[in-house]
Amino acid sequence: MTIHTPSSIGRYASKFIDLTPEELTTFTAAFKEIKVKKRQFLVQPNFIAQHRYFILKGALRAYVVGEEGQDHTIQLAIEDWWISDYNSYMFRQPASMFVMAVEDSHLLQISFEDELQLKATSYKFETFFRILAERSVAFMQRRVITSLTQTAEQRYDTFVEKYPAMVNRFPQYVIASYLGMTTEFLSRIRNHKMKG
Amino acid sequence: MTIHTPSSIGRYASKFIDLTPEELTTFTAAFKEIKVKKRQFLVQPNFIAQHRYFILKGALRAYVVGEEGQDHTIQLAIEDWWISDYNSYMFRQPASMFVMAVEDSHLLQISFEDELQLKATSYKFETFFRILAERSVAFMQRRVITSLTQTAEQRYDTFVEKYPAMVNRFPQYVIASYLGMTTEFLSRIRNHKMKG
DNA sequence: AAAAAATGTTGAACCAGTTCAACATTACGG
DNA sequence: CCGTAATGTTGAACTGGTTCAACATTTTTT
Repeated sequence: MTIHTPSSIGRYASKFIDLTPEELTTFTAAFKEIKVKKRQFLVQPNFIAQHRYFILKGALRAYVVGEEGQDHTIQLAIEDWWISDYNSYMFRQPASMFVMAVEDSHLLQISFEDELQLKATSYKFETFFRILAERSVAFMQRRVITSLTQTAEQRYDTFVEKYPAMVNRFPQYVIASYLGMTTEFLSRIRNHKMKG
Repeated sequence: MTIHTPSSIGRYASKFIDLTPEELTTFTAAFKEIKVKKRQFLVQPNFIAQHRYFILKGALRAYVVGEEGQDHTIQLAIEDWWISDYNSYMFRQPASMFVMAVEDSHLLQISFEDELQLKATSYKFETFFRILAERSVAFMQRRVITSLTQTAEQRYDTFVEKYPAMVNRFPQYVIASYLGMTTEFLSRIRNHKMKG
């Protein structure tokens, strides 16, 4: 028995909008539960991202591969976060990212069409997705600010402070590529700290 | 007579949502026309940003001031763009940015309360602001990607290519701080190009 | 039209972070 | 529990971009 499927996303949505029991049912019905194995891909470059994903359990990353073949992590996600290539998903463009499971994960997915449907069904659902987008804007703005204003070590410290739950869920090289530095340099930052 | 006040923002909104003449009137009525002089501030750190601004004519920038007193430009805006400290405006938090006019400018402002009102009035307005936020997400995601994957020179080239209209509207040091490099280095990039 | 303020340029020293290569450790499937 | 793949560490040379300082040019103000 899956205890949390309806309640988890329902509880999440209820943080932002007030739903009647019927609305709650309609809302949760739009999502499909899926399980993915570690290293499985959900989105790949040049294909259109068909879904956005809500993480019930697990960890995922979105990344682009640069000219010289190095990964650049654009987004990290664990429980209660959303992930996709949003430019691809929202504007029906070919994706530029991979979205990959970093752990075996348990997700809820919603398709672009079902999301449209939901938004057409009720005002409140439209509001919900507006709020999601606004929160993303605020989040990314913070990321732009830290990337412009902080050194590599400060960015790492900020990351540990703001997202302590993520630090132990992702390999070092993923965190390094998220923070815009090399694995080697992050290794040095960390070992440097242990001495003092 | 101000020819473009209602039509400009109305034309803009009509790109995304279909409005009846009455809705159009309600929508445009929520905005107030203002003029600002070069170097005038619209948002300042520690105060809550009360408005978001649509640029009818002019150029503005949003920036944070780092520990050592250097500017870091977070956003640039010319005609048909929006600007504010969105984290402050949307979530009623103290701003971390300055928003300043770079030219004498002609703007439409909407207050947080009037925007709420508008969103409560009609579904379509809710949709409009959702789309605005989604476009911001896609825009900022592109910025994060270029900042992680490109060198200083490539970032400048990309900027010139994507936003040619902005290049001549902002002083060099503003563009440099937007692209995450020093004025001196951007000067060298530009002069290097003129020979090479 | 002169003075002042803002913006842009150049050289030379410097440094935060990268690169490359070799090795160490941990995790994991069979 | 062994072997292999994935992840992490360390040193040493290197480089893309910064810093600082002095000067040049453009724009704005009076």
